[in-house]
Amino acid sequence: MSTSSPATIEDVARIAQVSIATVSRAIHTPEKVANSTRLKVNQAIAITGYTTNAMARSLRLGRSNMILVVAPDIGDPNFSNILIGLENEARAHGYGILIGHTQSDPQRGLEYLKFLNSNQAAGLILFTGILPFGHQSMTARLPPSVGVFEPVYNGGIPYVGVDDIEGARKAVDLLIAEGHRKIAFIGDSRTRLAYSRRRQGYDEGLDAAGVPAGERIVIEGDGTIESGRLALEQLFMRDTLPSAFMCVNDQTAIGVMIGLGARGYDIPADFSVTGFDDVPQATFMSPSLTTVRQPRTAIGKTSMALLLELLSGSEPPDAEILLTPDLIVRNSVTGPARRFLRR
Amino acid sequence: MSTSSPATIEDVARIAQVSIATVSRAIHTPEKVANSTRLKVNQAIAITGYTTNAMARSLRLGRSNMILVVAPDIGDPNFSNILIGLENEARAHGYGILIGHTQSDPQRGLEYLKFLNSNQAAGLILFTGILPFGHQSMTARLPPSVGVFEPVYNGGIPYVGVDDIEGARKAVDLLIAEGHRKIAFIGDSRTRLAYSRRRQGYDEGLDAAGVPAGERIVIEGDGTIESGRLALEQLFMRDTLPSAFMCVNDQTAIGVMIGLGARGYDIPADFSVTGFDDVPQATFMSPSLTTVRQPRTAIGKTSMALLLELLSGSEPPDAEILLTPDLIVRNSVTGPARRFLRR
DNA sequence: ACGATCTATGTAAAGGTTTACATCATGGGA
DNA sequence: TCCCATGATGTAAACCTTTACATAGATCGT
Repeated sequence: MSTSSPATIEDVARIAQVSIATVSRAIHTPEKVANSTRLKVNQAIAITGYTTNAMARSLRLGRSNMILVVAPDIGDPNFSNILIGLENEARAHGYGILIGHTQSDPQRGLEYLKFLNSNQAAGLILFTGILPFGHQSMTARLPPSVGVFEPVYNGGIPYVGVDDIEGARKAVDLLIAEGHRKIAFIGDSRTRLAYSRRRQGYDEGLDAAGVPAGERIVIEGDGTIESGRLALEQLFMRDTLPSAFMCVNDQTAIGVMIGLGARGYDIPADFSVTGFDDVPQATFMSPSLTTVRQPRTAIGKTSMALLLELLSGSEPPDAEILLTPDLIVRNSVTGPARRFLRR
Repeated sequence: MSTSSPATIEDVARIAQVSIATVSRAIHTPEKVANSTRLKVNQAIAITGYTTNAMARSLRLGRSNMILVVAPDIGDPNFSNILIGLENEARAHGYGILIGHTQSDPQRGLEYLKFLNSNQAAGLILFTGILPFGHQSMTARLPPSVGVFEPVYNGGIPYVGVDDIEGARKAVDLLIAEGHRKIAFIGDSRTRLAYSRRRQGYDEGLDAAGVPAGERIVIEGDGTIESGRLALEQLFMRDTLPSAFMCVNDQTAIGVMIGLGARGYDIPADFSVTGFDDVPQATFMSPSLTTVRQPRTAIGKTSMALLLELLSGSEPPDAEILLTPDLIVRNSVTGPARRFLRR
């Protein structure tokens, strides 16, 4: 009980008067053990306070009960909420999660690769779109892995993300429903998957509303606040103003709102704005931002569930699993200002 | 090289034509190995791509290279920034970090205790002020541990926090310097250590400025936004208004600002407000909040450094290590409104 | 009543590492 | 020249578990 070192399976076996093999079986495959024996073993376990030594178990089994989660930046609030989902799901299945962040430093990526090679993790969850292991990525022997948010550019790794098309569609549908016809899409880089998908949602929504392609306004940027402000300036220069701005993400939307504020316009009286992501500050801005929420906890839970499935031997069901995001209606959207109404 | 299973120490030994003992020594105690041999071993390691199997090593050594970090809520942005400091420091010393959150559920706490007992973690970092292990906490055999933010109420566990007195002093000194004399302290629970210390900083500052104790206003609450609003209402009812509100944390400050805004006052023209913590939204409010910043990354780094020291056998140098916080001056403070100036 | 089948349990090997102890060669001091 | 100290290396045990295989007793069908 109060020996200095923790009880081993042998202590249990001695007290229960059985062999260590039987103890192990009583724990992991109870149906293979006689009822009476199982009882004795359980009592002995209670007496000794025995817990299986995870190191020894992992060594014997050749795999650990840890999942490595690698993100570019663990300080990101997006990340921490997903972490909750990941952790809950992992814990529920007897796995622990180990976290790492690369800060985009390939050297650090390599350390994690060594980590994986030393069998310390049974699976891998990757937040970066690219394998953060430098030039070794190609030859790397990876454990079962899943990506989060973005597909991993190495092939064969399934990922869990959000249905960008559907999310964007919800935003544009709201704007249409409020009466907007002239809606600008402020994007980031055309090469990003999220861009093309959200843009697709935008186009589909306008198609459905019968807004001809010629009346659509699309601007590219880089997804930052500054880029949103710049896009706005461009539009003012061109003198082709929309009545609403649908932004590829919240950062861009914030930039647009700052720009409009600086020019003395009121949101939503003069212009409506929507974002995508639902970053924490979306609530605290004035006006608060109508945006599409990433179901972060659910993404975490789903990713981990998928990984655990992979670990238990099943084939990846699909290259991608997309969760449906909700539109969070706040105060940055109303009907179009009078000057935009059809004459 | 491209065998299906990772190389073991034996593979290296065979190629280097030495015994596995020598390989182990070449890695961990190179000075005990002849130069020529070490060279051969290193080459063999390079050829095989060998990495020590951490499971086997931990099993043999009786301790792992993982640190368990337990927080009540890993979604908390406060937490994620500290995590960066923790992770960097740990990684630099060959440790990985494992994270867990209790959600204040004692059952979950117990799981982590089992985890610790199964030798899966060499050390423990605790964010909660209390040991989250239910009634077993008393008898629990814990590995070397350190607390973060708050002392752990079990004794013997050192902690790393912030110098609350000093931080509060900086805030009150700014208000004094701006000309305020009538400064209210809006606190949370008197039982909290942070409360009493920040309050102490407040008192010391006013002492130094020669403001008599009779002219000080102190209100208690529970540290939430709502509590800040309520405190304000109380003051309006009493009709003993200060010219500035020094709040025990940012949440309270936000509540006060909301209340003042609702009553039509302008900050900082009519009243000045300060907070403590520097939560992310402090930047985005209008006006942005002048507050005392918790040096989060540094707290993480320091805690981990302390834990690693403990792990290497040294005695805890001190029961507490306090970091000095900085005052972040933003727009919620100016000189007192004219009606408060000395007549 | 006897062999075959089944069930419960034990024995021992294996997993990869570290390290106390043993061995052996080398070199220096007497 | 011999002995001993020193330094380099090897041998084997230990860490704790899981599980294939062996064993033994019980049950069943004929």
